[in-house]
Amino acid sequence: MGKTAEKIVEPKRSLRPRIKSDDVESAICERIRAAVSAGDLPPGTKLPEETIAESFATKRFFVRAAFQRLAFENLVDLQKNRGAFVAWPGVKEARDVFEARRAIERVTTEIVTRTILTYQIGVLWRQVRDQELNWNRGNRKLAISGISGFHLSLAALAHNEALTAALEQLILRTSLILGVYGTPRAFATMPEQYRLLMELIESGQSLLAARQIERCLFVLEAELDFYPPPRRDVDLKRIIETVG
Amino acid sequence: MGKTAEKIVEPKRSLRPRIKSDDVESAICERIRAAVSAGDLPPGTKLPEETIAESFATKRFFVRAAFQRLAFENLVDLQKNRGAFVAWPGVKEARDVFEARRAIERVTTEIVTRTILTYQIGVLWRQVRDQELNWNRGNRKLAISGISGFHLSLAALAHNEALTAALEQLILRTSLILGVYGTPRAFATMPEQYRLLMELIESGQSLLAARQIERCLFVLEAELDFYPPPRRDVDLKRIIETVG
DNA sequence: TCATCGCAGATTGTTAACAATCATGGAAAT
DNA sequence: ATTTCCATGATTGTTAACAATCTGCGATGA
Repeated sequence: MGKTAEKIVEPKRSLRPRIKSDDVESAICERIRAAVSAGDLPPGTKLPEETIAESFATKRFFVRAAFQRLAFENLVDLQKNRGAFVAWPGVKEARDVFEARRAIERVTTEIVTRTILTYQIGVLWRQVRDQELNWNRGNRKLAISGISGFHLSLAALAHNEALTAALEQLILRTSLILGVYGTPRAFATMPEQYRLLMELIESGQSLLAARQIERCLFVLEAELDFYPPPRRDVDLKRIIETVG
Repeated sequence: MGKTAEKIVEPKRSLRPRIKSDDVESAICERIRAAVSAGDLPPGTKLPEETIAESFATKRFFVRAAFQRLAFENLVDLQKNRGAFVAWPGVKEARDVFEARRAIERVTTEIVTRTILTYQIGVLWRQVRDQELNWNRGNRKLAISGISGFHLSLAALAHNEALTAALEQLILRTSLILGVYGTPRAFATMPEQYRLLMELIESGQSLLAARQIERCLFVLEAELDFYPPPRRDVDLKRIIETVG
């Protein structure tokens, strides 16, 4: 039984990351995630392997690996023999994502409200106010991706990697959903909602804060328009190669 | 701008799966997931590409793709130039996973309790009783993976793909956690807990049912032993090639 | 005896060539 | 004018060979 018995190795976990990082593959993923988050990559956009490979001065091999990761995250639609496309979430998927976000953020917000430190409250407040400014100045894409950043920062304070990782994916999918079904008016009453949320967190009312972040998500979902107009083409190369 | 402008394609979503399926890659993933769920693949086991490739009569190419998926699900630890290993969850990760499961299953259970149909209650009851039988007959591995199946069946009735997918991964990670830190006594009082859960679901008490499934998870987590003895070697080929 | 070094052998990482499939555009027919 | 069909180019899927790295073992020396 020489070849078939596999040894247990000692867990050198602390030294190496679970997935190899600091490589081109991750860079591609990050770039595409950023573009999705910013609303620059509309759902349905085709992502040709060769184009992306040239943009990163690398080979198709690594682009394919990146696409697979993004497909796991439901950001990219891999179609056999046809290639990779930015995912186009359906109505049911949109509702599922919002419901899942409420389930997770409710919990993280409750935890965070009970454990947050004073200086961290300041950081969150600044994020909220910055996005309000961005919005009022007409910089709407920036404001939207900024709010995603706020949700992520908030959740990260719960110090639970499983919840944070799941939420990160859901937030990116939300960006796609907003790209398809979002309306300008969806954000009209949001600043008020977020300020209220921050006040509840600041005063330590964890249950009310949990309810309030649910409310934020409810309000956003309620303003979606499920009969959106068709969308225009996109200059993929410019988007991918533009340094943020 | 002939080459750089990418077209938006119409969403043929309903026809094709988001990731190509019915292929060797998925088969490999399923097989390894099943082995992990059954507790047959202890954390730390090395998974050589060539060995798996031979078992499935395929090439390394597809095995690597499968490993990437499993790494994404935190079931496999990909180490550069060293290969793939069954993931070895740490203590913090274990606690995070349980907390995340409570957050998700609390919600799904509440939804299910309000929407479940009569015949579906029967199916769940049978699952609970079957695992109780398995346990009492000494078929413990089967009982444990059966309970995982129960949690999954229950959550699936909430009809939320985002939550179900996230939970599926968390449940598999729980199998790994039990493999490392699990103790025999962890399941002593479980049958009683699950019967109580089913009674609450049956009587439509959604809030209490939600609390009860949290309790199930609390009880399980509380009985973990974070100073486990070292574990023995494993015959990988036998496990992978054995038809369940 | 023990530790260190270095050399195969084994395993994984990467590449480029080839095969398979699809998309585009034009010719022919109705 | 419209539709159908086919050829051709473009894109993706797969393979096998090669390069890089690690692991284990034995030789060497203290």
